[in-house]
Amino acid sequence: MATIYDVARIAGVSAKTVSRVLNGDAPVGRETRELVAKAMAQLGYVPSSAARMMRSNKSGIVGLITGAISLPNEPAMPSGLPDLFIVQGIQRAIEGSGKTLMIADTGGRSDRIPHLIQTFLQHRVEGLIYVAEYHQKVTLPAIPADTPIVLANCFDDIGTPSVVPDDARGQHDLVARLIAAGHRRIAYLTLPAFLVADGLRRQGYRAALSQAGIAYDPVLVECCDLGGREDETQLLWDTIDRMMRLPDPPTVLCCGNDKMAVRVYGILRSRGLKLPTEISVAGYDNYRVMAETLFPPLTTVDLPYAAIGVRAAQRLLAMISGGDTPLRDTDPMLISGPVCWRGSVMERAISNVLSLNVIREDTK
Amino acid sequence: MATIYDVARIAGVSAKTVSRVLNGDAPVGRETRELVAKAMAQLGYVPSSAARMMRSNKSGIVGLITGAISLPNEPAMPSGLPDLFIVQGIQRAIEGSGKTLMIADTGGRSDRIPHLIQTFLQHRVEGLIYVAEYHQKVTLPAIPADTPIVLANCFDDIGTPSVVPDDARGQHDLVARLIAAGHRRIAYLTLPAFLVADGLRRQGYRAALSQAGIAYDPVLVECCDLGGREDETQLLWDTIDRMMRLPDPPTVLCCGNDKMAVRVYGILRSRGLKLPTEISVAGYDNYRVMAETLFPPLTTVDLPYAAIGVRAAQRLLAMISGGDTPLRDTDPMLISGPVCWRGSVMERAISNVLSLNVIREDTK
DNA sequence: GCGTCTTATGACATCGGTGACATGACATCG
DNA sequence: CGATGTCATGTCACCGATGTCATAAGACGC
Repeated sequence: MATIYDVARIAGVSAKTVSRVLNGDAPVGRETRELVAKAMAQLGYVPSSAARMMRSNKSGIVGLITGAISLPNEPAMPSGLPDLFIVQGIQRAIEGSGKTLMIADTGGRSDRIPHLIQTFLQHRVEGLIYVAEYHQKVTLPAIPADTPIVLANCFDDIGTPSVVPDDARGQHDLVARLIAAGHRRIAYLTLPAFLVADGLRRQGYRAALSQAGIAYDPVLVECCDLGGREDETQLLWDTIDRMMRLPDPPTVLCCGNDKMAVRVYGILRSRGLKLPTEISVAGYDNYRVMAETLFPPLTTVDLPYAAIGVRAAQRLLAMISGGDTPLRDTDPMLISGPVCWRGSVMERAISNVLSLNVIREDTK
Repeated sequence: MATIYDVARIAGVSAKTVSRVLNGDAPVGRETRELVAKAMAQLGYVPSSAARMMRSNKSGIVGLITGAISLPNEPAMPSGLPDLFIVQGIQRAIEGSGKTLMIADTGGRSDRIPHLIQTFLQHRVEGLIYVAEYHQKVTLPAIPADTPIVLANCFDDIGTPSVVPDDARGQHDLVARLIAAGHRRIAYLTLPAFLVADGLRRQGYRAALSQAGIAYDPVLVECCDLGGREDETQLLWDTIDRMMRLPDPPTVLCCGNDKMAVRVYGILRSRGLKLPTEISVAGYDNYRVMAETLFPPLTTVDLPYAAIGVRAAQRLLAMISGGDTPLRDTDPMLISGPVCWRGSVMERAISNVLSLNVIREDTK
């Protein structure tokens, strides 16, 4: 591979002059510049970032660690592969900053994380982002204090800056919107209880009910997610069966995620129930391939993954450039998304829905 | 950030000795080694890959260019986001080789590709892989001849080594299996005609029919994919309506992909048809979140994306190490996957299905 | 006891750029 | 006209590792 010295020789100038042409940091005569440019083109010269980095000590690289890429074929934990959208958001935000995003995948094994961090440090990344597969608490190995790091879709207990979804608000807004549509018996088929999101969503569910003066009825809340195990459909079937036989059955089923909603569609139809006239269904995630493909399209809550990524990246960039931003911060940054109202929920009452302003656009 | 010189000073040895401890390429006294190790730990020393690369001229980096990460939120071209699985496969294969995979995303804009390649060359990657979003022909900018490159899920017309799915064989095997199950009137709701995959799949469809002595009936083949546009469901509805009114209606609907199959499920059920007893449905892709979640689970063809990735990476690694492998090759490497037989297709005939050996395991 | 070999270590140049500084040729100004 | 400034370019050291060669201390063989 050609070097500046090769270029300099061909162009008949000094290496430093070639460097100046490359960086434009000092005036170079028009004629000389053209000579150099021609020599570079002729040799197919590409500068070595390694050599450049040695002097400047600036790599221009931001490291991203994720399981997003390898997760999908795993036994499928909670949601699906939505953390990928976070990576997209980060990608977009970093792209505009002139830095290069280097993505490393854990391959599903979190024990590889220290090794990945080590590799990034060897490349002298200017900052790190860790993206978790679902909203959770994590514990990462220690990072040198001069390398900023941001957690996306997760948090730790030592105050590392983080950006997470506002699960409580999302579920709250959905239930509030269902109430506005005239629903009073709102069933909630929850996620597994060990998930951080589940606790927060239940809070939101109850808050929305109590704000509307509706009593919380535990018989309408049940965990139906076994993490994709075989008998999950059976459990769903039994639960729905039980609820529909109640003297005062639910008029809408809120599902812990859109995937569960797909199953519920199949079950309800096998029971001969018409959607949405006889029973309404809502999801969570706005997993669009599903939500928009289903018939009728699914009402759900947008989980603003892309926005989480963008915010996390912006936060990191701020930490990199302005050393003034504190590296440790108090609370995680909460990001919420709008309720996506589609055909799977029946409007049972004519009410001034718009005045509720539930469908926010603030996550743009 | 500490350097070997800092470590050397603390340990009271020369820099070269520290280097020897790091690389283990020459004998170092036990006592000295421990002193050095302690100094490194104390300083939190991390070697600089830039400096190392300067001498050795070996980066240990493999570059991957893809739109996989940014595509999903685009207007959703053909399939879904399956190219991600290719990236997974590559990840797995590279991981074991001791090299580091650096992933760059096009952000959905192919005009950024030259810039990404340039960045990779600056980092002196040892090889490049380009992953396309769907089976297609591509034209990449020229790469220096000494940097090997492999195309995954795509090909070009200058003989760059490539690995692509065997669409003809996949569709053939599915149809052959349907025939073995007793189906004779097999409808095919195709992908858009401009896709490479569509042409190949039609070949496979017709080949399987003719091998079974079944006449090709054009009335059973229709394109129903508008690339996710609004009226797609309507088009599907009309097409299915027309086919079901035929004097000799189809007993099974083959869909161009699993996503279309989800729509078809909804439509058939809205028409009051029971799956799979009154009508069978098959997909393509084995997009498992859908295929396994649907009720009943969807029979489909596994599109072996992960295998494509693994093969592409293996091929690249061979090119990197053994310079003997030719950089230009004759034909793309074809990868095929098994038919995934699930509950959405009814067995209409008792036949010795297993003897057909349609369900291959050759993609591991 | 002396030459030879192995072990353990250091001095120094080198990789490909860039920062600091120097130099020569003009242009401008008082 | 000499002092000063700007432009265009070159010289040289340096960033942090590692390859080459040198050197000193023991171990071994005869």
